[in-house]
Amino acid sequence: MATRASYNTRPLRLIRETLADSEHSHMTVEEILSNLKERGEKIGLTTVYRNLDKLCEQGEVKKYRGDGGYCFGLADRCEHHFHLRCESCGRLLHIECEKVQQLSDHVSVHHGFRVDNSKTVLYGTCGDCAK
Amino acid sequence: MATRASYNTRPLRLIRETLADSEHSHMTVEEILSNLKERGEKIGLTTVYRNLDKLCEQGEVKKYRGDGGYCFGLADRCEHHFHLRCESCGRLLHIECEKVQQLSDHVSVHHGFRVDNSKTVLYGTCGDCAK
DNA sequence: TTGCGTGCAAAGGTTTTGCATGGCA
DNA sequence: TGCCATGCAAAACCTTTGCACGCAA
Repeated sequence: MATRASYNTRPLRLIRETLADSEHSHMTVEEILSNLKERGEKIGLTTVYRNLDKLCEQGEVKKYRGDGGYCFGLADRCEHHFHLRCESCGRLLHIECEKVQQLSDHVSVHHGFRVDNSKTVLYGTCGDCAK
Repeated sequence: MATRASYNTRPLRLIRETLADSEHSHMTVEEILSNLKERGEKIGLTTVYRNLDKLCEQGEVKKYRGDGGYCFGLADRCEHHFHLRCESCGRLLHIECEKVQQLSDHVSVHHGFRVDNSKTVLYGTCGDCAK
């Protein structure tokens, strides 16, 4: 099984750049497109999806479920933590905390379920919105 | 702000029954419909969505994100635990464990984020699929 | 030159909306 | 009887697929 050839194209570079530059480190396809548009770059919707798929297969990018769509982010930013999604403001926050890993380990050992930290999202209400 | 009137209709009763009878306690809209069909009952797709929305607003039902769609389940079954979704077989499992509550409490106290246990789903691989 | 990548248009699947009719209280 | 609920059809969304053309190596 030979590795398939792969080209370093303009859209691929732009998508990587956009994800790397993003503040919140997770973006919807729509956000990626409008971000590029602001910079005067234009690429097709289909191309974005296909490049993101490819990056996901390679493990460079992670795909998350959001409300009515997916979010994408660079995988290396999210190896060892969970994400928190605030249901009030919709933001996706990161939490780096050894307790999280402890829970993963516990679930793995005692419940026979291997948790993928980087894909898991805790839902709730963030501090700002709780006020 | 007066409470809006609400009727106890056949579709509403059927949907509640179906969710209450379901083994896995979470169903997609499609599953609800085919389940009813097997019992010889027929209600419209739109009606299912609208009743589920209403039940969610009242807090009687919880809505979960799944791949390419939503799952619904009775809220009172899921007050105090997380869910695990196996990405291999797609099943939604329950986990009742004090460690989970401990993590929620920790995140709430130390990270200022109030976790909604019943809406949160941990992603990973279940024991059966890991073999 | 080769064959992967692109982008448009169209298809697919799920959820929502509009509107006339039906049914609960 | 007065509203709310229903269900069909159509629209709205997000994502995927088909296909001819473009471009990286």
